[in-house]
Amino acid sequence: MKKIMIVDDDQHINEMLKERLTEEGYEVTAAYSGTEAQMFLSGHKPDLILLDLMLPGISGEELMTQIKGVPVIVLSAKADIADKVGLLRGGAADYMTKPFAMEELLARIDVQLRKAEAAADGNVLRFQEISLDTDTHTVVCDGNEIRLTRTEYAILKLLMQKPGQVVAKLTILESISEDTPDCTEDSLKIHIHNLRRKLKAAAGKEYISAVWGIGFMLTEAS
Amino acid sequence: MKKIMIVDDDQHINEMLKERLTEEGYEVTAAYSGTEAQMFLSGHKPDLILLDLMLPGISGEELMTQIKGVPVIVLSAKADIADKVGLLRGGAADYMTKPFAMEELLARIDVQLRKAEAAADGNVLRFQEISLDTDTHTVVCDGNEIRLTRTEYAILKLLMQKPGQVVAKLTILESISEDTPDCTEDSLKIHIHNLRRKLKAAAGKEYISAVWGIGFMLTEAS
DNA sequence: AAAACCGTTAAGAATTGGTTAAGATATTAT
DNA sequence: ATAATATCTTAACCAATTCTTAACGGTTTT
Repeated sequence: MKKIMIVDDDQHINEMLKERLTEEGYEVTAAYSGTEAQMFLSGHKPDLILLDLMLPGISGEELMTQIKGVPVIVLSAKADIADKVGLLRGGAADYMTKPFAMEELLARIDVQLRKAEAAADGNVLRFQEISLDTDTHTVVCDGNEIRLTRTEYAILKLLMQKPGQVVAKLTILESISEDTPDCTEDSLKIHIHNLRRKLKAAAGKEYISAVWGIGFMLTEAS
Repeated sequence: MKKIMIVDDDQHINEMLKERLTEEGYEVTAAYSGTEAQMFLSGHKPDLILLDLMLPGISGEELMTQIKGVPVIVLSAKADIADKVGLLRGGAADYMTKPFAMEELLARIDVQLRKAEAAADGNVLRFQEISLDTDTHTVVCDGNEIRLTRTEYAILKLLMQKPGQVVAKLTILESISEDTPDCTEDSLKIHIHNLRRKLKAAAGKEYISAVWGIGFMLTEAS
């Protein structure tokens, strides 16, 4: 369930938004001042923030500079949003001028949430003690960083995308055929072997098990 | 005057959009197929693209992968946008499902154009002692200004946009292919070499590290 | 028992990264 | 327009890493 925070000093708007967003299945937190929002944010991290610019306490603009990693949709009167470009450069993901259509706001919330999801995605895959970062192409196992070759990395990534499921040998070969077109079942055998060796050196554990005649998988069981 | 390109095979929608957007003061180009759009884009660069997914010729998805540096708003039937997250990850800036309200589309176009403007505007990328000013095309490292060639600048900018993340060699080649279409992995090697040399001359430090078989990155660690 | 599959080992082949230098191309100045 | 300069590409080389091949023993299936 996605968490949305509303920051607006207008009690009427605030409550209306909260009601509707709750109906839509969001978990809603309301704040009526900049300082109140700041306090809440120091201990929580919502998935999206609806922010009015004209606030008692800390201003919306100032609050926005402190918010990192959470999309902000600015809700404000037309007069307050003179510099829309500056607003977006200042970190706003989107903005709407009051009065606004509820349906449009819902659509924009949807876009921003999905966008955040897409951005957060594909960063770190985890399986037990193994974590694989697709940004930095690094693999850490039980605290130790492991140096993997391109092919080993590709194989482990494939397996970690379907933990506990068998990945067919042919699937693996196809998937890495761009990098290593000559890879056969013979050489795949070796890559699996080297992967096992490196993982075991890091964690002292077996992760990859073979499924006879089919392929390989990460085993859920110890 | 902002230039908008419409890519939709539905003649009715296409003309209606063109009429309304022209009224709004945009300069509008219409294309009725993926291939037509591709041809136009090879010689022109609009400020925003409205893209239908179901297209004769090249599909919208495929076209999107080729579009760089121009915000794309996907316009498509609900059924065609099953994977919204994938869509946004694939590079779409926003999407709307048909049928849509014209006013809402205009608002979203406005947001994307302003956002692009804000992004293109003068900002300075920083990484440790390096700062790269996209306005003046200057790079300062540890207090010393560095003269970079166009290609070197483009590469460093790419790396600095994702500090600590691997940038694939192919990504780099694609991204600088506009300026230097003949650049291969062989020549990329040299540009990286020259970049390293200049950075080291300025700060006496190594910044760029290679990820074997993948690409290059700016290393967070010293 | 024979055939197919998996695990391991070792060695040679192929790829990649870093470097240097020379030739080709584009840009700028005269 | 021509010359001078800067930039880019190609080629060659070495070192390091990675990939594939081949062989052998053990296990599972037919």
